[in-house]
Amino acid sequence: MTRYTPAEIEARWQKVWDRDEVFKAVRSADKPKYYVLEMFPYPSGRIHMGHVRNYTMGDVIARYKFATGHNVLHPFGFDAFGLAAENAAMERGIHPKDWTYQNIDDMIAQMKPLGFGLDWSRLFATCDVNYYGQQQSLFLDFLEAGLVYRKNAVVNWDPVDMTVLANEQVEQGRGWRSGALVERRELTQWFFKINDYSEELLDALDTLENWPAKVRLMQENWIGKSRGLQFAFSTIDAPEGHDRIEVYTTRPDTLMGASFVGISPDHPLAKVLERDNAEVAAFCADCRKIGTTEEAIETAEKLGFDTGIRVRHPFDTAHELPVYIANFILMDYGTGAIFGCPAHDQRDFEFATKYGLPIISTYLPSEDSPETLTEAYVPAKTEKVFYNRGFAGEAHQTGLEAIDAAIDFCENSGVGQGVTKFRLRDWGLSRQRYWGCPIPVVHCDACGVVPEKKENLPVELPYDVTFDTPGNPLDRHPTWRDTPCPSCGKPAQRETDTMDTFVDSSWYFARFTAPDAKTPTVMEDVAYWMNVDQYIGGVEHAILHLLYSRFFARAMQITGHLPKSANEPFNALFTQGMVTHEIYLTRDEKGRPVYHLPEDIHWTESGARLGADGPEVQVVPSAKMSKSKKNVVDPINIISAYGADTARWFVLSDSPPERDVEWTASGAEAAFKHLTRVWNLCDRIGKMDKDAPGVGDEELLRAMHLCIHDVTMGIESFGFNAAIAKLYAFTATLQKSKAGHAAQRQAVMTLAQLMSPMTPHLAEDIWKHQGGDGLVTTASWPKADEAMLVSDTVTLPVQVNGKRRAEIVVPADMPKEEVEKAALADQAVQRTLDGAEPKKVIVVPGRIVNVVV
RNA sequence: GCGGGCGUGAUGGAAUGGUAGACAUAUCAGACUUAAAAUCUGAAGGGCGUAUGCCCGUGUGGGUUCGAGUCCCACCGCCCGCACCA
Repeated sequence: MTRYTPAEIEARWQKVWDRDEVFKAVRSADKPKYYVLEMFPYPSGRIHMGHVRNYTMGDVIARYKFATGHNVLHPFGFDAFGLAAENAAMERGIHPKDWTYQNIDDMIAQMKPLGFGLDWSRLFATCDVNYYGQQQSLFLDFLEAGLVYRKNAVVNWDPVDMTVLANEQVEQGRGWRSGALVERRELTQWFFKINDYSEELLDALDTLENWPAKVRLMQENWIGKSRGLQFAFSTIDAPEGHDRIEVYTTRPDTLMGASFVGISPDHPLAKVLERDNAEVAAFCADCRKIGTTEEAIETAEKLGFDTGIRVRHPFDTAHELPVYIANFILMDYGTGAIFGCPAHDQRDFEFATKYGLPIISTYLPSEDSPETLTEAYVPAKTEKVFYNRGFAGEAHQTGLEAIDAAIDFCENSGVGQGVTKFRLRDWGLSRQRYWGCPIPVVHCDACGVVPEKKENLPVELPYDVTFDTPGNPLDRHPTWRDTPCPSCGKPAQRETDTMDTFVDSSWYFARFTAPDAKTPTVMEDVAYWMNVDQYIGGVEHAILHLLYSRFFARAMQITGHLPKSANEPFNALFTQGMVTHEIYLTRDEKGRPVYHLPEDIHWTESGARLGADGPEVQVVPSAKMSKSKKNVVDPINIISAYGADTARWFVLSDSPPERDVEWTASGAEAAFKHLTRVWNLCDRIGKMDKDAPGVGDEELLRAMHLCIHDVTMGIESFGFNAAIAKLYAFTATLQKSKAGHAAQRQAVMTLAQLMSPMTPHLAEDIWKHQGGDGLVTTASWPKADEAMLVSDTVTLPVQVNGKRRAEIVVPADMPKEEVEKAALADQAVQRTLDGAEPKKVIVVPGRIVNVVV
C-alpha cells in the first residue's frame, strides 16, 4: 500500500517543471497570449497566507489558461523600496539594502515550494539598479514631456527628529519615535500632472468592463468631478493685494444663505495675516498640528478664527460677511476658500452655531415649512424643494436644476463663472528618504534645476550611509551630492529626494515584458504582451496604485514607451479578500491583553487553554492575520505538515475569493484528508481488475462531464470555492462508483486534470500513475460533452402562491401546457388547492411551476 | 467626517429573481476495533406533530413581483480606504 507523501511528490514535480522550463514565457505567434499578474509583494522577509492565497489564485488562472492553449506570461517580482527597510536600519542597525536583499532571498526560498507556475527568469526587484535606473530614464522623459513639475506642498514635520514623517509614523499627532507634536511644513516637491488627465481617467473607467464595479466607483469618487461656480467676494479692510477672495462652490443656489467666508490656514491671505498678528499665527500653528491626512482634518474639532476682515455679498453689497480662518478647509481643493451656508451643510451649521453666525435658509421642504432649523436641511439634489431665497430658476425646483440656473444667472450678471473641478490632486512623488529611487536632477546655482543627462544614468544610491542621526542620509553624505552641472559643468548638487514607491509599482507590469532591456521597455515586447489580461490583488490598492498605473500607462504612451493600445494596462481586475484567523488572548495583571500564537492553544472540553492545564484563553472572532495580534499561521509550517497542495487547496475552498477566508486548523486538516482520499482513490483504481465488469459506467461519465462543466465555469468566473465544492462532490461519486476500470480510470484522470490548477503536484502524480501522456500541466483542458449534460427527465418543484408544495418529474422537453396539467394533477397540489380554482399558472421551463389562486 | 463594502444554521459559506442552507468544519449516531485514533456509513435550520405534514426562518422595518437571500427605500451593526505604509 502506497501513501500520499506530499513532500516527496511536490519536490519531484517542481524539479520536472523547472527542468522542462514549462513556465518560461517566449513570444510566439502560434498561440494567443495571456498575461496574468498578481500584485507583487513587499519583501518583508516572510511570506504569509495572504501571499499564498493571492498567488494561488493567479496560478489557477495561469495554469488553466496554459491548459486551454494560451501562451502565458506569469512573472514575479518585489516592490522593494520603502520605509520598512529604513525602520529596520534604525531599529536593528542593518543596512536597508542588505536587509531587503536578504528578505528577498528568504521569500523566494519560501515561495518556491508552493509550486507556482511562474517564469522565474523574469524576476526583478524595484531596488535593482537595472530597474530604478530605467525608472530615472522614464522620469526624464516625463519631465521633457511636461508631465512633471515642482511646487510647494505640505509634509508632516517632526521638530525633534528634524525629519519628515510618513502618515504612518504619526501616532495621535505625535512623531512615533520622538513623541514630539507633529507640525505641517511646506517643502518644494516634484509632482506628476495626473490632474490634467482627470477627465480622461474618469471617462475611461466606463471601458473597464472587467473591473469590479466597486473599484470603478471608488476611482470615480476619488477623481471627484464637480461642476460649480467660481466667483470672488470683495473685501473690506483686507491687506493690500487681497481685495478679492476667490471661492468655489458646488452649491451656488445657496448663495443667498451665505453667512461667512472660510479660508484655509494655508491660504495666501492667512499667511499675510499670520505675519503681523501673533494670535493668527498661533491659530494657524495649531491648525498645522493636526497632520496632513484628510481623515485627521475631517474628524478634528472644527475651529475658526475671526480675522476681522469682512466681505460684501455679491448680490447685496450692504450684506457683510465675516472672514474666518478655518481648520477644515484644504488649500489643495478649489481655491482654498469657501462660503459657509449653515442652513444646508451640517459642518457649516455646527460652525455657525459655535461662533454665533446667522443660519439663513435658501430652500425649504415646502412653502409652509418653518424657517427655523435645528440641523442643516440637506435633501438629495434630485429632490424638488421650495426656494424661499432663490435667485434663479423656478421657486419649486430640484437642487440640480437650481445649481444650473444659478450658474447661468451668475455668468450672465458677471458675478462668476461655471467651472468644472476635480478632487484629484496632482501626485506628489518626492520623498525625503534614502531607500528609494533617486530623482535624477541636479541643482545648480547658475542654471537652477537641471535634469541629469541620460548617459549619466543610473544615479545610483550610495551604500555608505548611516541611520544613527535624524534626517535623510543622502543629505549628509560627504560626496554623493557633489556632481558637475549637466548644463554648465560647474560644481552643483544632486537632488536628495527619492521617488514615492508608488512610482516603482506604476510600471513594473510593463517592465516584466522585457526585464533586462537597456531601455525602460522594448516596443516589440510590450506590444506583444501588454495588456495584463488578468490582474489580481488586494482591494486596498483600489484607488492609488491602480489610478497611478493608469496615469503612467498614458504618460508612457506619450513618451513612446507603450503602444496606444496599452492606455488601460489592466484588462481585467480581481480584488481578493484577506486570510483571517481567530485571536487568542489572556490578560496580564493590569488587564492589558496578551496575545498567543494559535499553536500554543490547547483545546479542552472546557474551552481554549494555554497549555494543557494552563489558564483559560479568550477567543476573539477572526481578523486579518497580524504579527501584533499573533493570529498568524506560517505557510512554511503548513507546507511541512501537509504539503503545498493542501495549503493551496484550503485557501481556495470555503470562501469566495473576493471575500476574506478564515484559516482554521480543522479546515487545513480536512483539505489534507481530502487530498489523501483522492490519492488513495487513484491507488485503488490503479489496482482494479481491468477486465472485471462494472455497473453504472454511464452515470459516472455523466457526473464527470457535469463536473468538467461546473469546474470550468467556476474557474472562468473566479468561483474557485464553488469549483472545489463540485470536485468534492464528484470525488464522493467516484468513490462510491461501481463502474468498470476504464470508466473509473477516465474519471480519476479527468479529476486530476480538473484539480491540476489548484493542486498541481498531486494531479501530476495521479496522471503519471494512470499512465497519462506527458505532463498533466501541458495536457489540454478536458471539454464537457454537451450531450452528456442533459438528462431525459427533470424534477420540477411546484409552488402554490409562492410556497413549495410538491415536486413533479416530467420529460425535459414537455410542453408548458402539459407541465401545467401535470402540476395541477399532482395529489399534494390538489390537496393544497382544496378545490380552489387557480387564477394563473406560471411555468418556467426546467425550473419551477407556480400556481396562483 | 467623507467614500466603499458586508450582514444566511453552532462555524466558513452555496444559491443566472425560481425547491434557502450545496460543499466543508464542528456535533451526534452506527460500522470496523479489546479500546482509542484513523477510515467508512448516516443524521442534522428552529418549532409543533406518531405521521402523510404544518408553521416560522437569510440583521431590522417597509416596498416591487406570480415568486425576493437576491431588486428598491429607510434604519441598525460590523469591516475597509482616505493621497508620505505598501
